Amino acid sequence: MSTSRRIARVILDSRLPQLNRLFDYLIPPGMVVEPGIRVRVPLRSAQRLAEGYVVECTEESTPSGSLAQISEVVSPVPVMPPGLWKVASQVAHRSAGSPADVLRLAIPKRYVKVEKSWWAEGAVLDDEAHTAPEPGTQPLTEAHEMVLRAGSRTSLSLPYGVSSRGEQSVPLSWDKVAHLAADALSTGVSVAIVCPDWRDIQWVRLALSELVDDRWIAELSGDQPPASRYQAYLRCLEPSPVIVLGSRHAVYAPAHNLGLILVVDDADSAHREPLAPYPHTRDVALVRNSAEGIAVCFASVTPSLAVSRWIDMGYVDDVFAGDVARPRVIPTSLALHHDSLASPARLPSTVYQAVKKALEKGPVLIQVFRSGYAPGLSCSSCGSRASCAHCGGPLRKTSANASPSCSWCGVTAARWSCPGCAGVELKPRGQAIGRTVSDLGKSFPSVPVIRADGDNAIASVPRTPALVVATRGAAPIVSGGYPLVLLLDGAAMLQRDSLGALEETILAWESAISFASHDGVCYVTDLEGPPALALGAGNWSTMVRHELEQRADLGLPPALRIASIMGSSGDVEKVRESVERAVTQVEALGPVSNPDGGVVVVLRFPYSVGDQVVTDLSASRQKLAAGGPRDRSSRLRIVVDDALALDALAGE
DNA sequence: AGCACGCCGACT
DNA sequence: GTCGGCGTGCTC
Repeated sequence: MSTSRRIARVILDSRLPQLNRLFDYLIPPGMVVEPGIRVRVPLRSAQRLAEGYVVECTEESTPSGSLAQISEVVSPVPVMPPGLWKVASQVAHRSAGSPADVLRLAIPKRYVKVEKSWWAEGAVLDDEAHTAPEPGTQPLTEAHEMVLRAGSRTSLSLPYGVSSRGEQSVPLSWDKVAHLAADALSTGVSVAIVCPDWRDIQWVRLALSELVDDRWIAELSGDQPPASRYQAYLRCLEPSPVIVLGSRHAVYAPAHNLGLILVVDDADSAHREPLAPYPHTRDVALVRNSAEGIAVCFASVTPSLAVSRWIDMGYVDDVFAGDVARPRVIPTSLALHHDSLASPARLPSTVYQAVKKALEKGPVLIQVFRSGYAPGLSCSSCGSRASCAHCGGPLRKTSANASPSCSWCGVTAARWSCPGCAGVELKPRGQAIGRTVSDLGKSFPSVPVIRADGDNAIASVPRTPALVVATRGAAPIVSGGYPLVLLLDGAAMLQRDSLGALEETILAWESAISFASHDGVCYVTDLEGPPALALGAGNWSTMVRHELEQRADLGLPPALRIASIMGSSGDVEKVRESVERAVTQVEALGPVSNPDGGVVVVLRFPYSVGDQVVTDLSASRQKLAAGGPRDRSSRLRIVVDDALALDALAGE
């Protein structure tokens, strides 16, 4: 009898910060345990069982102390391979959160039926004779070679325009993404394509289906049925290359020989994970870049603020990918100064005529921003801003005939009267999108109006005359692209009081422009100055640099790092005190009270002390959690490096 | 989270 | 004298 015993180090699948460390368990003789598998283990005197993943197995030759035994192997599939553990712990550390929380984002819910049939089909993980796709016959382009270089970080510009394949049309940018992925696959590596939302995924899928057989594709998106999601995850674990196509969770995919992570439109807010510990796709990709040497490529029509900064710093290489033919973009204020606004739709008559002419060729896209961004109401006699009598929030009208209501608390102000002049009439402030659109509809009575927004999603429209009114990010495509795109009310979006305003607006505009045909034209109303020039020229680098310099001057991210702490004021204060005591170069902003009853404090600190700050944040959160049970509403939330967290402080 | 251990008030 | 309150503290 040998005295040595086999030990498994296990990370528990628990939301409790106190339990987020490794626990040692004995592996009972005869039990087959390997790193990555899910096990059930006793916790606290065998009274209850917890589940977790085996991080590593060790042999202990000199037994010391008594250890509990693993109760059961939940599944023999190593769903958390060592690489994923490394990534999860680094991402957790960076975001002052728990590895178990990150693993919950990365590993889909187990689906027993799917797993059993997959296992039975002989998807043996150590199969030596694994297959690989046909190697490509064409040499890689220089750009693709740069993007695929091991360990590289690149930025790739995607083209404008839409292919002309009828129902099968896709934006050319997704065509390009698909080609890059197929090229990578042909060199024998796996690729993860991480898209902001399902529309992008569908388009890439469509473009990919013409290049690559289905068995090389695994779709891993958030709103997919759990069975197929788990199926796709299991496909990633097979020892053959695969193109993983999905939403932000796909960035963790433990694919075989992963050679490239392609982050599409990293400026899109959908890349910010809404669940703890709130990591951003961009940051996860870079963790994998440094931990696993995987090439990362940020692909979008225009680089984001973060990527622009990295290019300037030399941290990311800007890859020149050839032609960037952009449709003509005309800010009406620059080109049409002396135009009359007397056209039936309150548009410059040149634009009105252009719409009329374009409608002969096909549909016209009109992009509007969300109704919440629409200008509010003001008193028609004295012009002062109309605000809610209950909470002081701005009043707005959801439709032309609706009573005004508060956009913060939702209370309807049926009998509003102005506190200043006692007037009772309200008028819209600035340009009213709804009115412009309905006027446009009236001006072209024979043309159907198609509405596309979040609730009413439309993927594509036929190439027939129509006014397609879409909120940002919801525009349908049309084969060959729109002959005309109208971008309304840009200034309102750009001048929003948010650190995301510039980036989100650029993304919304450039995406809409990329839906136009190459010989099409885009008009932008209500926009002047540098943004109008930049939009007209299709060159945002001056504005983006200026924004970055301004933020550096003001000490705002990304020049500095931030962490926001939300929760009950007592808890938040304790955490703030602890961090301020531990790290001197931390400045606390706030506290500001939250709509949900708690408070927010934002810590601001230089990159050089980032590691100390997140270490202390984790430590003080653990100390707090050990203090006893707390109700779910006042649970502490720590979000690291989300610039939008500063919006909560604005106006205070 | 659970569930222990632990040190002060009213009951057979 | 004991039963039990739930205030800290730990979980391999």
